[in-house]
Amino acid sequence: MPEHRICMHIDMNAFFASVEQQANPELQGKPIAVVGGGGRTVITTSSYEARAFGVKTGMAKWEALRCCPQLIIVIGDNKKYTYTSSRIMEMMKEYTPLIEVFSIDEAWLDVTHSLSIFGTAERIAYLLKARIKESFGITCSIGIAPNKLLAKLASDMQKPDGLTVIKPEDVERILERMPIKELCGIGKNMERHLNMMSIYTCGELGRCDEARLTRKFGIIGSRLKQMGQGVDDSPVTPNEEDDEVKSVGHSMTLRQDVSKRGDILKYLLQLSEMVGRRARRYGVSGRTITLHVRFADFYSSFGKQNTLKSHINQSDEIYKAAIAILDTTELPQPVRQLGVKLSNLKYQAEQLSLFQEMQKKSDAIKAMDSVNDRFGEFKVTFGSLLSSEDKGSHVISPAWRPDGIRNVAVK
DNA sequence: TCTGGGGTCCTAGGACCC
DNA sequence: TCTGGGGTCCTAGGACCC
Repeated sequence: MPEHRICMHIDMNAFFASVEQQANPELQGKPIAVVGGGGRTVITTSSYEARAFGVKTGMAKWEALRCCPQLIIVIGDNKKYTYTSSRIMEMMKEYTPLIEVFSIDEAWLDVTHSLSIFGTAERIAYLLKARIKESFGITCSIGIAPNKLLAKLASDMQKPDGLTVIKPEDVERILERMPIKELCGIGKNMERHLNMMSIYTCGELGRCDEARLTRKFGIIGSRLKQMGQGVDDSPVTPNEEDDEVKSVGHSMTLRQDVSKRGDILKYLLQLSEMVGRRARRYGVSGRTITLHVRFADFYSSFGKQNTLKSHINQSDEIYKAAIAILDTTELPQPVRQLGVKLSNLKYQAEQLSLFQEMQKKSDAIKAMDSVNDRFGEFKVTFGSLLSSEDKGSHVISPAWRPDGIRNVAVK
């Protein structure tokens, strides 16, 4: 039995793009980029061939095409990614039950107690890489380390198709010159603040006076110092156990900025339906509705929320609540993006409606939901319809978990 | 033809109650 | 007719992740 934990972090390389290349041999070896539908969209993932031209995640589509005119644009397909991800995660479960799915293409494994069966962590990593490559044609980068923080750092050190091991005795040397922003949890802003304190590397962060960090950052100051030292006691927590979603929301960037109330309401209705339907599928209802508006200048926006007396999850109630918030607001500019979110959630057992008409309404909604489940989103609505080009982007996000409650793929 | 969409957690300040 | 403190709930906004 080793005297420290052995954690593994697995990160699929260019996941969505790899899945697409695997599904369509004509795309193999070529620069491709996966995007959402809709007009104003950005690159979600690109193949390594495309990255060689400077194509990056988050770039506007036109910008990516400027970098790489022969770039092949593929509209993302959730179902493919969700399916592939689930099967890969199942494969990982053969090596340990301790798996924490972090996103659709990333997971941590605690293999401390698997070594008596499989030998070494490196061997598990090689087996998994080979099997994932063989079954799905996808490469991954794996990091092995004494904790989750370092395993994630390690998996980032060699891409694509890498395997990096950080042994306890190597931690100090590796962190000494490692830029702080490489640590998961230190983003752009934290980096900027730490840089202002003349802290650039993990080594410097780990040696920093804790009181100085606490004065500046409050409670997370001591956590930051630990991160700089590569200390992380957080366990690998399998997701199913306590994975209750806290909010359900959808947003969309409109194809064109809009000012007319009627236009805004159409989008709000659609968003409310998307939120309501997903909430009902999860069996949750919520008391707090948030309306999010981003204006034409991109930089100004607001989120306004309202908490109701009772929990709701029916689309028209969500819609009404969203309108009520909208009506408390002056819109100083045309609207670029709208979002509707339901939070303050309650998980409900299937309950009988108390009144006949409530029952009818609820049955009608179930019927619509089942038609939508079979034939795709937005075929059946009870309100004004948007033109088909206006359905917004087909939502795809690597942050979705394949099996978890965050999976919004159409079944 | 600029700049997506899905989440989580944290904090500060105000309302309200005892 | 001036002044407490603790607790809970709520809102707005920001940082972080993929």
